[in-house]
Amino acid sequence: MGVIERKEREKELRSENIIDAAERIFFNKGFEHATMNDVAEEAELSKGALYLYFHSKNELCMAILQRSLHILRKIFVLLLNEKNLTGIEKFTKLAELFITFAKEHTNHYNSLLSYREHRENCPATGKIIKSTIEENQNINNIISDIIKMGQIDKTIKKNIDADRLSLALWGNFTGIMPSSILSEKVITNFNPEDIIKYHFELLINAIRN
Amino acid sequence: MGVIERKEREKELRSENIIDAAERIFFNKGFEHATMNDVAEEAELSKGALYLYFHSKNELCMAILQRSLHILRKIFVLLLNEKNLTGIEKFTKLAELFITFAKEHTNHYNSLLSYREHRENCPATGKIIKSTIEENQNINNIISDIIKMGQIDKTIKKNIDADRLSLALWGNFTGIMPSSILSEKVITNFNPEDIIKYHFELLINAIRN
DNA sequence: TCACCAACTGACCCATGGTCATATTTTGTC
DNA sequence: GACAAAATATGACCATGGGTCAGTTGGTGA
Repeated sequence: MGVIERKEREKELRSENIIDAAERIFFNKGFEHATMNDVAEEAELSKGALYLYFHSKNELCMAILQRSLHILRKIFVLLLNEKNLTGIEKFTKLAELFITFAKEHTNHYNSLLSYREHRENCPATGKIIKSTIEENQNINNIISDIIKMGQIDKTIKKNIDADRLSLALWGNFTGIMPSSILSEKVITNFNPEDIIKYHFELLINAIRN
Repeated sequence: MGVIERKEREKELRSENIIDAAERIFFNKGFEHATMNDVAEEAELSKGALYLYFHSKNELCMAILQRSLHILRKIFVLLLNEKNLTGIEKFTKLAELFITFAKEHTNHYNSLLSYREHRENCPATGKIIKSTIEENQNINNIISDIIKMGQIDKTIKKNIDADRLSLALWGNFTGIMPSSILSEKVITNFNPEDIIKYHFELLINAIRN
Protein backbone atom coordinates (compact mmCIF):
# COMPACT_ATOMS: atom_id res chain seq x y z
CA MET A 1 0.00 0.00 0.00
CA GLY A 2 1.78 3.09 -1.20
CA VAL A 3 -0.74 5.45 0.32
CA ILE A 4 1.79 7.21 2.48
CA GLU A 5 4.16 7.58 -0.42
CA ARG A 6 1.40 8.89 -2.66
CA LYS A 7 0.34 11.38 0.01
CA GLU A 8 3.90 12.54 0.35
CA ARG A 9 4.13 13.05 -3.38
CA GLU A 10 0.87 14.97 -3.40
CA LYS A 11 2.03 17.14 -0.55
CA GLU A 12 5.23 17.87 -2.40
CA LEU A 13 3.21 18.70 -5.49
CA ARG A 14 0.92 21.09 -3.59
CA SER A 15 3.95 22.77 -2.19
CA GLU A 16 5.43 23.20 -5.66
CA ASN A 17 2.12 24.50 -6.97
CA ILE A 18 2.04 27.10 -4.22
CA ILE A 19 5.56 28.20 -5.12
CA ASP A 20 4.49 28.41 -8.76
CA ALA A 21 1.58 30.63 -7.79
CA ALA A 22 3.78 32.70 -5.49
CA GLU A 23 6.25 33.27 -8.30
CA ARG A 24 3.54 34.50 -10.62
CA ILE A 25 2.21 36.86 -7.95
CA PHE A 26 5.49 38.05 -6.44
CA PHE A 27 7.23 38.51 -9.77
CA ASN A 28 4.25 40.45 -11.03
CA LYS A 29 3.37 42.68 -8.11
CA GLY A 30 6.65 42.69 -6.23
CA PHE A 31 7.15 41.08 -2.86
CA GLU A 32 5.94 43.96 -0.78
CA HIS A 33 2.80 44.69 -2.70
CA ALA A 34 1.75 41.09 -3.16
CA THR A 35 -0.44 39.67 -0.43
CA MET A 36 -0.86 36.17 0.86
CA ASN A 37 -4.48 36.41 -0.23
CA ASP A 38 -3.29 37.01 -3.77
CA VAL A 39 -1.09 33.95 -3.60
CA ALA A 40 -3.87 31.85 -2.07
CA GLU A 41 -6.26 32.83 -4.82
CA GLU A 42 -3.70 32.14 -7.52
CA ALA A 43 -2.97 28.77 -5.96
CA GLU A 44 -6.70 28.04 -5.70
CA LEU A 45 -6.41 27.52 -1.98
CA SER A 46 -7.47 29.37 1.12
CA LYS A 47 -4.97 31.56 2.90
CA GLY A 48 -4.92 29.24 5.87
CA ALA A 49 -3.79 26.37 3.69
CA LEU A 50 -0.70 28.26 2.60
CA TYR A 51 0.45 28.24 6.19
CA LEU A 52 0.23 24.45 6.28
CA TYR A 53 3.05 24.42 3.74
CA PHE A 54 5.07 27.53 4.58
CA HIS A 55 5.64 29.18 7.93
CA SER A 56 5.52 32.72 6.61
CA LYS A 57 5.52 34.97 3.61
CA ASN A 58 9.28 35.28 4.00
CA GLU A 59 9.75 31.55 3.94
CA LEU A 60 7.69 31.30 0.79
CA CYS A 61 10.03 33.84 -0.68
CA MET A 62 13.03 31.80 0.36
CA ALA A 63 11.49 28.85 -1.46
CA ILE A 64 11.53 30.93 -4.63
CA LEU A 65 15.08 31.99 -3.93
CA GLN A 66 16.06 28.37 -3.54
CA ARG A 67 14.65 27.69 -6.98
CA SER A 68 16.70 30.54 -8.38
CA LEU A 69 19.86 29.08 -6.96
CA HIS A 70 18.86 25.70 -8.31
CA ILE A 71 18.44 27.05 -11.83
CA LEU A 72 21.78 28.79 -11.66
CA ARG A 73 23.50 25.74 -10.31
CA LYS A 74 22.21 23.58 -13.12
CA ILE A 75 23.58 26.07 -15.63
CA PHE A 76 26.96 26.04 -13.94
CA VAL A 77 27.01 22.25 -13.73
CA LEU A 78 26.64 22.06 -17.50
CA LEU A 79 29.65 24.28 -17.87
CA LEU A 80 31.64 22.29 -15.33
CA ASN A 81 31.05 19.05 -17.23
CA GLU A 82 31.65 20.44 -20.68
CA LYS A 83 34.38 18.67 -22.61
CA ASN A 84 36.86 20.37 -24.93
CA LEU A 85 37.22 23.49 -22.83
CA THR A 86 40.27 24.41 -20.79
CA GLY A 87 39.90 25.69 -17.24
CA ILE A 88 40.51 29.28 -18.18
CA GLU A 89 37.99 28.99 -20.98
CA LYS A 90 35.39 27.71 -18.58
CA PHE A 91 36.24 30.48 -16.18
CA THR A 92 35.74 33.00 -18.94
CA LYS A 93 32.38 31.49 -19.75
CA LEU A 94 31.22 31.92 -16.17
CA ALA A 95 30.66 35.62 -16.66
CA GLU A 96 28.77 35.02 -19.85
CA LEU A 97 26.52 32.43 -18.24
CA PHE A 98 25.79 34.62 -15.32
CA ILE A 99 24.82 37.52 -17.52
CA THR A 100 22.61 35.21 -19.54
CA PHE A 101 20.99 33.99 -16.37
CA ALA A 102 20.31 37.53 -15.21
CA LYS A 103 18.79 38.37 -18.58
CA GLU A 104 16.73 35.27 -19.16
CA HIS A 105 15.66 34.71 -15.59
CA THR A 106 15.50 38.31 -14.49
CA ASN A 107 12.89 37.69 -11.83
CA HIS A 108 14.79 34.83 -10.34
CA TYR A 109 17.98 36.82 -10.48
CA ASN A 110 16.31 39.66 -8.63
CA SER A 111 15.04 37.26 -6.03
CA LEU A 112 18.64 36.42 -5.19
CA LEU A 113 19.26 40.02 -4.31
CA SER A 114 16.68 40.03 -1.56
CA TYR A 115 18.30 37.17 0.30
CA ARG A 116 19.12 39.29 3.34
CA GLU A 117 15.65 40.73 3.56
CA HIS A 118 13.92 37.36 3.80
CA ARG A 119 16.60 35.28 5.37
CA GLU A 120 16.49 37.25 8.59
CA ASN A 121 12.89 36.30 9.25
CA CYS A 122 13.19 32.57 8.75
CA PRO A 123 14.26 30.08 11.40
CA ALA A 124 17.61 28.56 10.54
CA THR A 125 16.32 25.09 11.20
CA GLY A 126 13.84 25.00 8.31
CA LYS A 127 14.26 22.64 5.42
CA ILE A 128 14.05 25.45 2.92
CA ILE A 129 16.82 27.45 4.50
CA LYS A 130 18.99 24.38 4.60
CA SER A 131 18.47 23.65 0.90
CA THR A 132 19.20 27.25 0.12
CA ILE A 133 22.48 27.14 1.94
CA GLU A 134 23.31 23.85 0.26
CA GLU A 135 22.60 25.17 -3.24
CA ASN A 136 24.71 28.18 -2.49
CA GLN A 137 27.56 26.07 -1.25
CA ASN A 138 27.31 23.90 -4.34
CA ILE A 139 27.57 26.87 -6.63
CA ASN A 140 30.66 28.09 -4.86
CA ASN A 141 32.16 24.63 -5.14
CA ILE A 142 31.49 24.51 -8.85
CA ILE A 143 33.21 27.83 -9.44
CA SER A 144 36.05 26.70 -7.28
CA ASP A 145 36.31 23.39 -9.16
CA ILE A 146 36.45 25.18 -12.49
CA ILE A 147 39.39 27.21 -11.25
CA LYS A 148 41.10 24.10 -9.95
CA MET A 149 40.61 22.37 -13.31
CA GLY A 150 42.41 25.29 -14.86
CA GLN A 151 45.27 24.80 -12.46
CA ILE A 152 45.47 21.14 -13.38
CA ASP A 153 45.48 21.79 -17.11
CA LYS A 154 47.95 24.62 -16.48
CA THR A 155 45.81 27.37 -17.98
CA ILE A 156 45.42 29.04 -14.58
CA LYS A 157 48.23 30.01 -12.28
CA LYS A 158 49.03 27.46 -9.62
CA ASN A 159 49.12 29.99 -6.79
CA ILE A 160 45.56 31.25 -7.22
CA ASP A 161 43.36 30.52 -4.23
CA ALA A 162 40.36 28.90 -5.89
CA ASP A 163 38.07 29.01 -2.86
CA ARG A 164 38.64 32.64 -2.09
CA LEU A 165 38.32 33.69 -5.69
CA SER A 166 35.07 31.80 -6.12
CA LEU A 167 33.59 33.57 -3.13
CA ALA A 168 34.72 36.92 -4.43
CA LEU A 169 33.07 36.23 -7.75
CA TRP A 170 29.87 35.12 -6.14
CA GLY A 171 29.80 38.31 -4.15
CA ASN A 172 30.26 40.26 -7.29
CA PHE A 173 27.51 38.39 -9.09
CA THR A 174 25.01 39.02 -6.37
CA GLY A 175 26.18 42.51 -5.55
CA ILE A 176 23.38 44.97 -5.39
CA MET A 177 25.17 47.13 -7.83
CA PRO A 178 24.20 45.48 -11.08
CA SER A 179 20.50 45.67 -10.75
CA SER A 180 19.82 48.67 -8.63
CA ILE A 181 22.37 51.39 -8.20
CA LEU A 182 23.72 50.85 -11.64
CA SER A 183 20.35 50.89 -13.23
CA GLU A 184 19.82 54.46 -12.16
CA LYS A 185 20.51 55.97 -15.52
CA VAL A 186 21.61 59.16 -13.80
CA ILE A 187 24.67 57.54 -12.42
CA THR A 188 26.26 55.92 -15.37
CA ASN A 189 26.00 55.03 -18.98
CA PHE A 190 27.51 51.62 -18.46
CA ASN A 191 25.22 48.70 -18.06
CA PRO A 192 25.80 45.91 -15.56
CA GLU A 193 26.90 43.59 -18.33
CA ASP A 194 29.71 45.93 -19.26
CA ILE A 195 30.95 46.10 -15.73
CA ILE A 196 30.87 42.40 -15.05
CA LYS A 197 32.67 41.68 -18.29
CA TYR A 198 35.33 44.25 -17.64
CA HIS A 199 35.88 43.01 -14.14
CA PHE A 200 36.28 39.51 -15.47
CA GLU A 201 38.72 40.63 -18.08
CA LEU A 202 40.97 42.06 -15.41
CA LEU A 203 40.73 38.95 -13.28
CA ILE A 204 41.43 36.69 -16.22
CA ASN A 205 44.55 38.66 -16.94
CA ALA A 206 45.58 38.26 -13.34
CA ILE A 207 45.13 34.52 -13.14
CA ARG A 208 46.04 33.32 -16.63
CA ASN A 209 49.16 31.23 -16.73
CA MET B 1 14.68 89.71 10.40
CA GLY B 2 16.10 86.25 10.02
CA VAL B 3 12.97 84.49 11.18
CA ILE B 4 12.52 82.55 7.99
CA GLU B 5 16.14 81.52 8.01
CA ARG B 6 15.96 80.47 11.63
CA LYS B 7 12.82 78.45 10.96
CA GLU B 8 14.53 76.77 8.07
CA ARG B 9 17.48 75.90 10.29
CA GLU B 10 15.14 74.53 12.92
CA LYS B 11 13.32 72.46 10.38
CA GLU B 12 16.58 71.03 9.16
CA LEU B 13 17.56 70.30 12.75
CA ARG B 14 14.27 68.53 13.47
CA SER B 15 14.78 66.46 10.39
CA GLU B 16 18.26 65.48 11.55
CA ASN B 17 16.95 64.66 15.02
CA ILE B 18 14.36 62.38 13.53
CA ILE B 19 17.03 60.59 11.54
CA ASP B 20 19.10 60.27 14.71
CA ALA B 21 16.14 58.70 16.48
CA ALA B 22 15.39 56.47 13.52
CA GLU B 23 18.98 55.23 13.49
CA ARG B 24 18.82 54.31 17.16
CA ILE B 25 15.54 52.48 16.65
CA PHE B 26 16.21 50.84 13.28
CA PHE B 27 19.74 49.79 14.14
CA ASN B 28 18.52 48.33 17.38
CA LYS B 29 15.33 46.55 16.36
CA GLY B 30 15.94 46.09 12.67
CA PHE B 31 13.96 47.86 9.99
CA GLU B 32 11.12 45.43 9.82
CA HIS B 33 10.49 45.12 13.51
CA ALA B 34 10.82 48.80 14.29
CA THR B 35 7.64 50.81 14.09
CA MET B 36 7.04 54.42 13.27
CA ASN B 37 5.57 54.76 16.75
CA ASP B 38 8.90 53.66 18.17
CA VAL B 39 10.69 56.27 16.12
CA ALA B 40 8.18 58.96 17.05
CA GLU B 41 8.60 58.21 20.73
CA GLU B 42 12.37 58.19 20.47
CA ALA B 43 12.26 61.50 18.62
CA GLU B 44 9.86 62.90 21.22
CA LEU B 45 7.30 63.67 18.55
CA SER B 46 3.94 62.32 17.49
CA LYS B 47 3.75 59.86 14.67
CA GLY B 48 1.95 62.38 12.51
CA ALA B 49 4.85 64.80 12.82
CA LEU B 50 7.26 62.28 11.31
CA TYR B 51 5.23 62.39 8.13
CA LEU B 52 5.71 66.15 7.91
CA TYR B 53 9.40 65.45 7.38
CA PHE B 54 9.44 62.11 5.59
CA HIS B 55 6.95 60.66 3.16
CA SER B 56 7.24 57.10 4.42
CA LYS B 57 9.12 54.66 6.56
CA ASN B 58 11.10 53.71 3.49
CA GLU B 59 12.11 57.27 2.83
CA LEU B 60 13.26 57.64 6.40
CA CYS B 61 15.39 54.61 5.78
CA MET B 62 16.83 56.15 2.66
CA ALA B 63 17.79 59.17 4.75
CA ILE B 64 19.87 56.88 6.93
CA LEU B 65 21.35 55.25 3.86
CA GLN B 66 22.30 58.66 2.56
CA ARG B 67 24.17 59.30 5.78
CA SER B 68 26.00 56.02 5.36
CA LEU B 69 27.14 57.01 1.91
CA HIS B 70 28.15 60.40 3.25
CA ILE B 71 30.33 58.86 5.94
CA LEU B 72 31.97 56.56 3.43
CA ARG B 73 32.54 59.38 0.99
CA LYS B 74 34.28 61.50 3.60
CA ILE B 75 36.60 58.60 4.37
CA PHE B 76 37.41 58.17 0.70
CA VAL B 77 37.94 61.92 0.21
CA LEU B 78 40.61 61.86 2.90
CA LEU B 79 42.39 59.11 1.00
CA LEU B 80 42.03 60.93 -2.30
CA ASN B 81 43.67 64.05 -0.91
CA GLU B 82 46.43 62.30 0.96
CA LYS B 83 49.91 63.40 -0.09
CA ASN B 84 52.92 61.13 -0.34
CA LEU B 85 51.01 58.17 -1.68
CA THR B 86 51.17 56.89 -5.23
CA GLY B 87 48.01 55.99 -7.10
CA ILE B 88 48.48 52.28 -6.68
CA GLU B 89 49.12 52.76 -2.97
CA LYS B 90 45.89 54.69 -2.63
CA PHE B 91 44.07 52.01 -4.58
CA THR B 92 45.46 49.42 -2.22
CA LYS B 93 44.27 51.41 0.74
CA LEU B 94 40.72 51.48 -0.63
CA ALA B 95 40.09 47.90 0.42
CA GLU B 96 41.48 48.57 3.85
CA LEU B 97 39.31 51.63 4.32
CA PHE B 98 36.22 49.85 3.20
CA ILE B 99 36.79 46.99 5.59
CA THR B 100 37.37 49.49 8.38
CA PHE B 101 34.15 51.23 7.48
CA ALA B 102 32.22 47.97 7.56
CA LYS B 103 33.70 47.13 10.94
CA GLU B 104 33.42 50.49 12.63
CA HIS B 105 30.13 51.53 11.12
CA THR B 106 28.55 48.12 10.84
CA ASN B 107 25.00 49.40 11.07
CA HIS B 108 25.56 52.01 8.43
CA TYR B 109 27.29 49.46 6.27
CA ASN B 110 24.33 47.14 6.57
CA SER B 111 21.98 49.94 5.68
CA LEU B 112 23.74 50.17 2.33
CA LEU B 113 22.81 46.60 1.61
CA SER B 114 19.10 47.28 1.82
CA TYR B 115 19.19 49.95 -0.86
CA ARG B 116 17.00 47.99 -3.25
CA GLU B 117 14.42 47.22 -0.62
CA HIS B 118 13.76 50.83 0.26
CA ARG B 119 14.58 52.51 -2.97
CA GLU B 120 11.72 50.88 -4.80
CA ASN B 121 9.15 52.48 -2.55
CA CYS B 122 10.38 56.05 -2.79
CA PRO B 123 9.45 58.51 -5.52
CA ALA B 124 12.46 59.32 -7.67
CA THR B 125 11.78 63.03 -7.40
CA GLY B 126 12.45 63.31 -3.67
CA LYS B 127 15.34 65.33 -2.32
CA ILE B 128 16.62 62.41 -0.30
CA ILE B 129 16.79 60.08 -3.26
CA LYS B 130 18.60 62.73 -5.24
CA SER B 131 21.22 63.22 -2.53
CA THR B 132 21.64 59.49 -2.27
CA ILE B 133 22.31 59.18 -5.96
CA GLU B 134 24.67 62.11 -5.78
CA GLU B 135 26.69 60.69 -2.91
CA ASN B 136 26.88 57.41 -4.74
CA GLN B 137 28.08 59.09 -7.87
CA ASN B 138 30.67 61.01 -5.88
CA ILE B 139 32.06 57.86 -4.37
CA ASN B 140 32.40 56.26 -7.76
CA ASN B 141 34.16 59.37 -9.01
CA ILE B 142 36.60 59.30 -6.14
CA ILE B 143 37.54 55.70 -6.79
CA SER B 144 37.83 56.49 -10.45
CA ASP B 145 40.01 59.53 -9.72
CA ILE B 146 42.33 57.49 -7.55
CA ILE B 147 42.85 55.07 -10.41
CA LYS B 148 43.46 57.94 -12.81
CA MET B 149 46.03 59.44 -10.44
CA GLY B 150 47.83 56.13 -10.57
CA GLN B 151 47.83 56.32 -14.33
CA ILE B 152 49.33 59.80 -14.22
CA ASP B 153 52.07 58.85 -11.77
CA LYS B 154 52.58 55.68 -13.85
CA THR B 155 51.93 53.24 -11.00
CA ILE B 156 48.82 51.96 -12.75
CA LYS B 157 48.63 50.70 -16.29
CA LYS B 158 47.53 53.29 -18.82
CA ASN B 159 44.98 51.03 -20.47
CA ILE B 160 42.88 50.35 -17.38
CA ASP B 161 39.35 51.71 -17.66
CA ALA B 162 39.07 53.70 -14.45
CA ASP B 163 35.31 54.24 -14.62
CA ARG B 164 34.43 50.64 -15.23
CA LEU B 165 36.81 49.37 -12.61
CA SER B 166 35.45 51.76 -10.00
CA LEU B 167 31.93 50.52 -10.62
CA ALA B 168 33.02 46.92 -10.40
CA LEU B 169 34.66 47.61 -7.05
CA TRP B 170 31.64 49.40 -5.73
CA GLY B 171 29.51 46.43 -6.70
CA ASN B 172 31.84 44.17 -4.85
CA PHE B 173 31.84 46.34 -1.75
CA THR B 174 28.11 46.38 -1.54
CA GLY B 175 27.57 42.81 -2.64
CA ILE B 176 25.25 40.96 -0.40
CA MET B 177 27.83 38.27 0.00
CA PRO B 178 30.05 39.80 2.63
CA SER B 179 27.52 40.33 5.32
CA SER B 180 24.92 37.69 4.77
CA ILE B 181 25.69 34.64 2.76
CA LEU B 182 29.24 34.58 3.90
CA SER B 183 28.31 34.99 7.49
CA GLU B 184 26.53 31.67 7.43
CA LYS B 185 29.27 29.78 9.14
CA VAL B 186 28.08 26.62 7.43
CA ILE B 187 29.20 27.82 4.10
CA THR B 188 32.72 28.91 4.64
CA ASN B 189 35.50 29.50 7.06
CA PHE B 190 36.65 32.63 5.32
CA ASN B 191 35.46 35.94 6.57
CA PRO B 192 34.41 38.77 4.30
CA GLU B 193 37.61 40.62 5.03
CA ASP B 194 39.66 37.76 3.66
CA ILE B 195 37.68 37.67 0.49
CA ILE B 196 37.77 41.37 -0.17
CA LYS B 197 41.50 41.48 0.46
CA TYR B 198 42.20 38.56 -1.79
CA HIS B 199 40.07 39.97 -4.55
CA PHE B 200 41.97 43.23 -4.29
CA GLU B 201 45.29 41.46 -4.40
CA LEU B 202 44.38 39.90 -7.71
CA LEU B 203 43.17 43.15 -9.15
CA ILE B 204 46.24 45.02 -8.00
CA ASN B 205 48.39 42.46 -9.77
CA ALA B 206 46.34 42.98 -12.88
CA ILE B 207 46.56 46.74 -12.98
CA ARG B 208 50.00 47.48 -11.54
CA ASN B 209 52.38 48.98 -14.04
C1' DT C 1 -5.14 92.00 21.55
C1' DC C 2 -6.04 89.31 17.75
C1' DA C 3 -5.87 86.97 13.38
C1' DC C 4 -2.95 83.93 10.98
C1' DC C 5 -0.25 80.08 9.93
C1' DA C 6 3.06 76.64 10.44
C1' DA C 7 4.03 72.93 13.44
C1' DC C 8 2.18 69.36 15.86
C1' DT C 9 -1.10 65.87 17.90
C1' DG C 10 -3.21 61.35 18.38
C1' DA C 11 -7.53 59.10 17.51
C1' DC C 12 -8.74 56.83 13.67
C1' DC C 13 -8.75 54.08 9.21
C1' DC C 14 -7.70 50.06 6.82
C1' DA C 15 -4.75 46.73 4.68
C1' DT C 16 -2.61 42.53 5.61
C1' DG C 17 0.13 38.70 7.90
C1' DG C 18 -1.06 35.21 10.59
C1' DT C 19 -4.45 32.12 13.63
C1' DC C 20 -7.85 28.86 14.82
C1' DA C 21 -12.37 26.79 15.52
C1' DT C 22 -14.91 24.54 12.29
C1' DA C 23 -15.92 21.96 8.05
C1' DT C 24 -14.70 18.74 4.45
C1' DT C 25 -12.35 14.90 2.53
C1' DT C 26 -9.73 10.79 2.78
C1' DT C 27 -8.36 6.60 4.95
C1' DG C 28 -8.60 2.40 7.48
C1' DT C 29 -11.60 -0.93 9.77
C1' DC C 30 -15.44 -3.84 10.45
C1' DG D 1 -21.62 0.53 3.04
C1' DA D 2 -21.17 2.58 7.63
C1' DC D 3 -18.43 4.96 10.65
C1' DA D 4 -14.71 6.85 13.33
C1' DA D 5 -10.22 8.88 13.10
C1' DA D 6 -6.93 11.53 10.80
C1' DA D 7 -5.45 14.60 7.44
C1' DT D 8 -6.45 18.57 4.89
C1' DA D 9 -8.67 22.84 3.98
C1' DT D 10 -11.63 26.92 5.04
C1' DG D 11 -12.46 31.82 5.95
C1' DA D 12 -14.04 34.73 9.67
C1' DC D 13 -11.39 36.80 12.87
C1' DC D 14 -7.46 39.17 15.39
C1' DA D 15 -3.56 42.17 16.13
C1' DT D 16 -0.44 45.08 14.35
C1' DG D 17 1.28 48.98 12.30
C1' DG D 18 1.76 52.31 8.24
C1' DG D 19 -0.38 56.26 7.04
C1' DT D 20 -4.20 60.15 7.43
C1' DC D 21 -6.53 64.17 8.89
C1' DA D 22 -9.62 67.11 11.68
C1' DG D 23 -8.49 69.62 15.31
C1' DT D 24 -5.12 71.97 18.76
C1' DT D 25 -1.17 74.69 20.02
C1' DG D 26 1.92 78.39 20.11
C1' DG D 27 4.83 81.62 17.94
C1' DT D 28 4.62 85.85 14.73
C1' DG D 29 3.52 90.20 12.93
C1' DA D 30 0.28 93.99 12.83
